[in-house]
Amino acid sequence: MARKPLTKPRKHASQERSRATVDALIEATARILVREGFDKASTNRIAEVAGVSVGSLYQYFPGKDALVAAVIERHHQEIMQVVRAALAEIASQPVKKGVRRLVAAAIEAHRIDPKLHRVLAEQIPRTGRLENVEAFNRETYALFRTYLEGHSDEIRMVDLGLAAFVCGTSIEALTHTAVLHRSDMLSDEAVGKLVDETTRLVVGYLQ
Amino acid sequence: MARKPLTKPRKHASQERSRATVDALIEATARILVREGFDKASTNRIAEVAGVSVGSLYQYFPGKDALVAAVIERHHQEIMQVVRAALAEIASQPVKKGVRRLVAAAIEAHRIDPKLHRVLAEQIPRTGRLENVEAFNRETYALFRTYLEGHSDEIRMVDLGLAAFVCGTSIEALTHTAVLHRSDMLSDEAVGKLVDETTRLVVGYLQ
DNA sequence: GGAAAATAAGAGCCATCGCTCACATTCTAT
DNA sequence: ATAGAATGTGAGCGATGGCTCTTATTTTCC
Repeated sequence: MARKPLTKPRKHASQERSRATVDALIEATARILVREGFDKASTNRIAEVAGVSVGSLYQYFPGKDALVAAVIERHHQEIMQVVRAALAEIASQPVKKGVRRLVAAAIEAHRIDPKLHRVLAEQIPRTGRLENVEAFNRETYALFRTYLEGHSDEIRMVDLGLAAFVCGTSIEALTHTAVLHRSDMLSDEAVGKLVDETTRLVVGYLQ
Repeated sequence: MARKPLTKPRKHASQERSRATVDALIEATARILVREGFDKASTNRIAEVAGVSVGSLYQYFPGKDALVAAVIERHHQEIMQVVRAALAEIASQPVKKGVRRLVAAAIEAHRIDPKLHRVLAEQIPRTGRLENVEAFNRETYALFRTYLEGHSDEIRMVDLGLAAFVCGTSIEALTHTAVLHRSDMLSDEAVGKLVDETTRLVVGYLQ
């Protein structure tokens, strides 16, 4: 069988020009998702907004899904940076203070790009190659569990995996819902209240 | 202007035959969503699976969205029946017992048709006419808040709206995630543990 | 300077999808 | 029995979308 050098290289960029093209495509995808919604994000439109041709698009991405996946990946990296930083910071802090800081970080993370976060959560079908959204949550759980292990003397529970699941899921759900669906909870005062309540919920549960 | 009797009547069914058609269409939509996923649910395919022609489909539904909306509606009615029953039952029970019963009901509700629930949660773009998924949650919150108001003497908090938000969001997130993404938590034993923990989380927070 | 590799362009193929419409069949009521 | 309403049929139109392929331009390297 002969090779297919023409269609195959749909992969890496090496020159600077092409890296710019790749960036423009990802950025355009994100913009369209936010401004026009998922079903307007056709490959033709993405290329158009990126100021690039469809042909170029398919040089670097095997299809539409890959573009969306790249946007998700980028967004999750940003979020995880905030979360990891917070977890590192609280490693040696007592539970009450640590959880409080973590809740604040969760809100901060959701505020990085709420509109994009919302589209990703509500409009992207989690199917096929896009179902690894959970994998990202697993990392958070694992990290938080490690934190709990280092503070097991402050905690009444035995099953720290379960504890991490309960706390992690609650914190994520509360901050996610508040930031994305309750604009009435976004004043500084209301956010403070939310942090208070969530912290109380979690700390009360752990101790 | 002349009337357009041909295209207009796309609405109600009166004979029994047509009611069967409508049911078959909704049922077919649900089946396809579960077995093949959202993007396979084209109007042609739905009609085919329902054993009906596309033309008939458009006699009763203005479009694909309406079909999906009907499936969502039916599913939510089933869920709300369980939730409302539980809330009615606990109305005069103390918080600890009541919350426990409510958590069990939430799990029960998610178990009615987990596969469909998952598809609805993960694959249906919440856009346009389909964004009223939240309205359904609001009812639960309102009902739960009413319960809390009747037991305010057992509760430390002042802002019962906020309390209902925190508790409702947590219960929903925990039961949803456990049933749909943690098959390891579905043994009788694990479910019991989950109910215990969720109840403790919420009751500890309220009191 | 020039060949070859890398990158970009974009017209257009092909498949699919939502939906219509002209027509066929069945039901209801007189 | 039969008119007319209700219901059912399905080929196919128009639009759109994903993606390919040929051709053009730019960059690299000698």
